[in-house]
Amino acid sequence: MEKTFDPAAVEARWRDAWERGGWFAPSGAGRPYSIMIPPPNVTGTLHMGHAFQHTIMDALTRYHRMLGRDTLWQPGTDHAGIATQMVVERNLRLEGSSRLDLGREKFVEKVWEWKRYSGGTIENQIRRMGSSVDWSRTAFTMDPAYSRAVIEHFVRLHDEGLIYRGKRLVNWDPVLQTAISDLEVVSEEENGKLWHIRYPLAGGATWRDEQGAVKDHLVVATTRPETMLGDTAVAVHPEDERYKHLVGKKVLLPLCDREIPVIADDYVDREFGTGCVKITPAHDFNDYAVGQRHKLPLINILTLAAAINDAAPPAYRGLGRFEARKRIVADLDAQGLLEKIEDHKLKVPRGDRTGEVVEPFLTDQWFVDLTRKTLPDGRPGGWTAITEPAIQAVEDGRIRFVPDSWSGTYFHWLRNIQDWCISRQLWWGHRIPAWYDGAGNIYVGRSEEEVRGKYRLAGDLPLEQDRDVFDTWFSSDIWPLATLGWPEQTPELKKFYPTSVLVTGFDIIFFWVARMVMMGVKLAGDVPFREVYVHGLIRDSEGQKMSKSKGNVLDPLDLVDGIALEELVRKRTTGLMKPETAPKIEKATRKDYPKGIEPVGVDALRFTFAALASPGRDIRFDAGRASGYRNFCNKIWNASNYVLMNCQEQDVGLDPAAPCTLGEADRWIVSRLQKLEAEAAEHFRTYRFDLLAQALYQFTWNEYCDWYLELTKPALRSGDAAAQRGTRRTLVRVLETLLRLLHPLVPFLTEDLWQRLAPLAGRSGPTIMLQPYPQPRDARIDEAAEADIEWLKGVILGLRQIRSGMDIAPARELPLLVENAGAADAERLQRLQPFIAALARTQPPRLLAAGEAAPQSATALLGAMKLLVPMAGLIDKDAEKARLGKQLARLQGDLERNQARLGSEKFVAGAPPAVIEKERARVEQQQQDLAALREQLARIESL
RNA sequence: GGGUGCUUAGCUCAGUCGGUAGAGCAUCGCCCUUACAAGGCGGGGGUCGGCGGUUCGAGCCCGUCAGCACCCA
Repeated sequence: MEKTFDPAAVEARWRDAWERGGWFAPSGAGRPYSIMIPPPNVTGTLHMGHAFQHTIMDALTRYHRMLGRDTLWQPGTDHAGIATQMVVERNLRLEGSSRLDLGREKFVEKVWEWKRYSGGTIENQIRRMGSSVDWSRTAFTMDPAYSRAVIEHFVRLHDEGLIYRGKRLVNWDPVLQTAISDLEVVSEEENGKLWHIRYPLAGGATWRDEQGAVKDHLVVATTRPETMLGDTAVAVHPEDERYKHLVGKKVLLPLCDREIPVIADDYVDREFGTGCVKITPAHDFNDYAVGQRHKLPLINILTLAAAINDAAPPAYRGLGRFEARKRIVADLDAQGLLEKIEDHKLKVPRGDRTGEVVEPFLTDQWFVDLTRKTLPDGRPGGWTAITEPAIQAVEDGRIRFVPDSWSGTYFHWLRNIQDWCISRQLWWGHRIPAWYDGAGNIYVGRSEEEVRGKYRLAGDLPLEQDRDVFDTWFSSDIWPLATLGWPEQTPELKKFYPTSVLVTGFDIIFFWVARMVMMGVKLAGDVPFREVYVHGLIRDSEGQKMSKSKGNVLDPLDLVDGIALEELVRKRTTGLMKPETAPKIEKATRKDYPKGIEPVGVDALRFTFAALASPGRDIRFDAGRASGYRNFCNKIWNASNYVLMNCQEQDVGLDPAAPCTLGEADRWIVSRLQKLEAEAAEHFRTYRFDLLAQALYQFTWNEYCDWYLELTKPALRSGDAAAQRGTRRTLVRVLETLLRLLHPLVPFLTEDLWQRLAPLAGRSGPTIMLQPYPQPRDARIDEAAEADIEWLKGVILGLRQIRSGMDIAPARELPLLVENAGAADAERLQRLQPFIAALARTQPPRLLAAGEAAPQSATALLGAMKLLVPMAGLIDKDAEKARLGKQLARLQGDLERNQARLGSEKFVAGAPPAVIEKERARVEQQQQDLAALREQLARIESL
């Protein structure tokens, strides 16, 4: 066996073998267990979030597969409409071409080309991480079968009246020139201005303000002066005494020469600005609502690219919106209509893809109704048919969020939901199955042919299909259904739907989780998953979100394989949206990773993710943690090496007829193992991967390696044949079991070692993947053995402390005297003597008789028993004094605190008897120890 | 403005039922001891964000303030 664990070699041995074995696919036997991968962008690459999420899904999948469940982890990718189209458009720009140059058909062909070129990247990365997805079922949201399901989805909802087309204000990204949903808009506070503009009263009318001054105008305050070209009213609050008398009058809209009414509406905030608000129904969501209430006309003054259109006065036509703003403010100023300009902070809505200011824009779009209780024709509306059932699914526990607190977020969003704009003015995506005739009538169906039949249209009536495509989320919302074959009632759909658990980030609870619930319940009549495990975001070591533009991204495979500093710098600084940030990123990278990144391997990285996966918490990724777990993997490797060295070609107790005795250490480790197995099951059940990792780590390193392996050394050297056989058998079987316990988190290493070890444990099979996950057996719990070893550890620890405190060389054998040993101590000293001798390097202990004077010694206490190491020639008096003094001081403090507590009447009166008793016993022990230490100190000082 | 979460060792984080605070990393000392120096053995390090309350007893429960993060408007 190689001296150290070499992850790359081990991974290479198993990656393909597993897949070739067909072991990732459902076995066809057992209760179904299924997980849907949240489909990554087909043209994307694996990032830390994916690697983390996939680690959790794979652990769950491997665990349930080992439990004998019929396990499916369904893989696939998403076509990611806007994101992908943007990438391809950027590539075209670099070639000096554009989407419009190519035309739709050629452009879409280009996108498919790009998909074919880069589409395999992420899947191969997923393979490298050891993810046991069923590749034979891999799906893509633009597959023909999937596309049919998307169309079916739309047509069914449409035919039930739950989808409508309407001219509505939507969020418009003027760069992409498409509508986007409210979820795709991010509003951040920015510095802006508040312009105060005079709107003269029509016909030269005047009024007196509160101070009695005569005025011939109103002053409106606005953050977007350019939209005044589309104003159709000025609004004041109905109870605003300042303006009440002006309601119903008219003002003359500057620059436009148009009279618009003064209206009263309690939407107006009297405190804001002047209390007069310009109303632009076609360019503001609130104004739109006011406009509807007052039946105001809508005047759209912008083009698709957010330039001023021909509805505006000629002076401004064709100007971009920001240019128009400058011009309008200047013109108002020139006319003396600009009263003042204030600095003002405001929330600016920007498209999450382009970062451009989004325009509320009046266009024809398709919507899913999620808000109406009843349709005009009496059928159930979207609220009743879609939204409410999705709320109920979580309320009544058919779906459980882990951690549960996320259900609050879910409820809040659904209860305040708006209709969902699902059409996008893109070319990459599922084209909307709606056809128009020359008169503008709309026909919806699965195909043009079906439409002609369904609506009894003449065969020669010219029809044109809608040019728009669906929002990507309107296809991924049926991911659990469509991947399993819906709308066909396939055997897979029957078996694996509802899926067992969805593993996802909180950032897409709205985008995806809620929508899958809505559509699953609506279309399949049942929830898409039973549980939703919501994990945190992976951040960098400073707690910053990882992003390409910040230059702090880590490629999980760079942690796996390692990367030189120069290569890392190059990766982080190429292809930046803002190349000018490169020097800063380079500097930070050189500071954070002066030596590049050391390879840790897949197993260690996975274990790190698991260990950091505390519920409801973001993860600051700490590379130090990962290398710590690489060491852990190496520890397992070396422990296995020890076991193999001692057991290969030896009698490991496979023959049931051969006599086989288990010593204290064997029974102890087996007992501890049962408790670990019980813990592991509990942690899987509650999704506590952090506690699972901790428990496995602690057992492996601090119990199995640090103690058990050491304890087997004397047993293998000196025991009789039956005892040696028992020890070897325990060594092998505990390790073999441990490998199975670890396998869901650490798949490669455990497979590689298991292959070598399994025969010695009497197990066989092609892979550890299909071996049973270890289950605890109460009959193997042995409290007596555990107590023995606890006592033994106490003895050894005390002796080691003396050795270390006295600076005695490890190899030097210590004489050992024992004072005040009780019967139980004496018996254990006798029985466990070989262990003490081996681990503490002591000569056989001699028990002092009662009253026998002890020589000057260094001391360790264990209960009433005193371990004495005679000082002659070994021990420095001052060092032992200092050591005892330190112990004494600490004990003294503890004792005083505890005595004070026992002395308190309140405590004695109020605390339960058991607690008081425990406290009394503790104080007693401490008093005893204190007395012993004092006596010992005095003895040494008297020298 | 409303909501959620967080604040524990130098760093990253656990802490179940309220009963003397733990891990990894880092750090200090000794050691190449026959599985492992990616290691072994031993040690040091904490006002559990502040204040108040409930309780015999609070890291944990309640209130309040502060700071940080995120979500919604």
